[in-house]
This record gives sequence, C-alpha cells and structure tokens, in this order.
Amino acid sequence: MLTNKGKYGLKAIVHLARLEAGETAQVANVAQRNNIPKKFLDAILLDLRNAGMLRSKKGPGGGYALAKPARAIKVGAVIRALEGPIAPIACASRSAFRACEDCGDIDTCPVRSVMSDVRDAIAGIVDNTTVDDLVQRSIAREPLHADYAI
Amino acid sequence: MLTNKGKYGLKAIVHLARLEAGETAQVANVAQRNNIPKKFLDAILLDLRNAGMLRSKKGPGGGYALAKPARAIKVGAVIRALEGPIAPIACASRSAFRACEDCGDIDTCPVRSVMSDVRDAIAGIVDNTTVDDLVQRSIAREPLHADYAI
DNA sequence: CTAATTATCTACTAATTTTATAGACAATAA
DNA sequence: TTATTGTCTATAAAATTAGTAGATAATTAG
Repeated sequence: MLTNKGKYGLKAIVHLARLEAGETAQVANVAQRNNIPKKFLDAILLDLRNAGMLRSKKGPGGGYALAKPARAIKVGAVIRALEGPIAPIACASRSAFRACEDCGDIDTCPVRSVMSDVRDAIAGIVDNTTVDDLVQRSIAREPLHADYAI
Repeated sequence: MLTNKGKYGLKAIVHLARLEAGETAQVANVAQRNNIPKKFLDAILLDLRNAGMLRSKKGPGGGYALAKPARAIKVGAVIRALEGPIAPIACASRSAFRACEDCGDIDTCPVRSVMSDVRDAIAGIVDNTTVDDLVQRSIAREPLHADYAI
C-alpha cells in the first residue's frame, strides 16, 4: 500500500524534477501546487534530503532541488526512503528480512513463497522506473503534447 | 502490504487444500496447527466462506473444507476477499477505483501512472497463482520430497 | 547589525486501521 | 437432550498514519 506520505513525496519530487536546471522551489510552493499539507511535506522532504535525493538551502531564495539527475533517482528509492521495505510481508523482504513469529518453517511457507514473487514483481517496476520517466510520462499526457496535436 | 488477516487466511486455505478429498477440518485445529488466534480465524474463514471459497458444516464432526478444487482458487481472490483491492492506491484500482482528493488531473498524475504498473505486476502474480500451486510448492520443499531424496 | 525568510527539529495529538476478544446464538450429531 | 461446532454482533487494545504546534537555525537583503 502506498500511504499519503509516499504519494506526497513522489508528487513533490516530480515537481522538483520539472524545475529548470539550477532552480529551486520552496516547500510552501510545492505544497500549495500539489494540495499537500505544508507541515507534512516539511517532514517528507527532510526524509528525502537525508536519503541523499534532495539538497536544500535555508533563507530567502532558498528551497529544495534534486541532488542528482532525475534519471538517477529510482521510484523504488523514494518509496523505500518514505515507507520502508517494499515487500508485502517482512519474511519476503530482501533489505529487511524478519521471520514471522507464527511461522513454523520459513522454507516451506506457502505465503512467503508467493509473497516473494510479489515482492520481485513490485521491485521489477519501481526499481526500473526513474523520476525522469514519471516526468516524461506526465508531459506526454498533457493536452498540448498529446499525440493528436503533433 | 499483507496483513495478518491475509496471511492467516492463506495459511488456513492451504491447510484445507491439503486435506484428503471429502475431509473437513475444524477451526480450532487449523488455528492450533498454524499458530493463529482461534477467534480471529473464525472471522477470517467466515469471510472466505461468504466469498464462496469454503463450505462449512456445524455440529460434531463439522468443520470447513474447500468449496471447489484448489486449482480453481486464485491467491488473488483470497487476498481480495480478506484485504480488499490489491492496488497500492485507490486511483490505480480496477475493481475499486477512486480518485484522490488532492489530485488535480488523474490522466497526467505520475503517481497513478507508476502505481498502475505496480498493480498490474502484483495482479500478474496473484491472479496466476492458485492455492494448489502453493500446496505443490510446499510439498516440493519438504525435506522428504527434496530433489536429492529422489 | 537587523529583520525577514526559509529550512530543521522536537514534541504532541487525532484519526484510522489492524488485531484481536467476549459472549450470545444457531445448527447438527450422538 | 446435551455436547459440539460454526455464526454473528459488539467492543476494545494496539499500532500505524496523518497531521499540527511551536521553537530553532541558517541565510539573505538592506
């Protein structure tokens, strides 16, 4: 499940990725443009900054910007930074494995088996989609850039 | 995310799928063998019964059994019955679509775009894996049936 | 230096969801 | 008729999510 935190974070990072090179955006602006509670976004952007995806600057004219090219930021990294492991269940996680307390034998557990497949399927998407991919798709779908307008 | 409810439900239905043809199992037994709180499992099996996957019989000698062959029950159906839609976010759900309140334009939303892909990836696994598949995998991984024992 | 601006940090609260539990009721078999 | 087993309603504890309040720190402009 993607919580509001993850959703807001993805929207915000796409917003930042669409800025001109060198430009920054302030939290208040990103929040307003994307209908995100400002205080909540404060905490979210801080997480993404601490994860190395954003850089920030205080004071007048300050704000946030990507710390690296949008094509170098995977959607999976954003989600993991904000929501933790992507596996549907801890025993199927690669980065944060933990056995269930109720589980007799992890090797024969049918739930773990299918949930590991699900984990891999999710990773196959989020770790092969970058923030730049999202920007390009958004642009491609905006009315003025639709196919029939070419 | 798979909650305990979904995990317990999957374990229980696999348990029932491993019974002899015509045999039933009582909730108390399924609960004990799988380390599931009995009262919680009561509610779970009821959900699966109401979804048409299980049949039940009251009284002495009663219990639960599959309502159809294990190969006709998809993991996705079990999860949906117990946890609702599989999409990570409502706007990416096919069965229970709902727009986000904060979303300006659903057609260009980058979050919805990638989460739709994730939804399809998850469905690709859970809707192509049956309860019988889980049973077969469990059996194949049990020590006495391991490859080296052939 | 001062004042305005903007990010950072800590602490807290409210709402929602998950994870159950209690106990009465209904059906069935011996 | 009694013991057994599923069914149903109501409730509560625990955990997670979603936010808010308010002080602090850094930077810029004047």
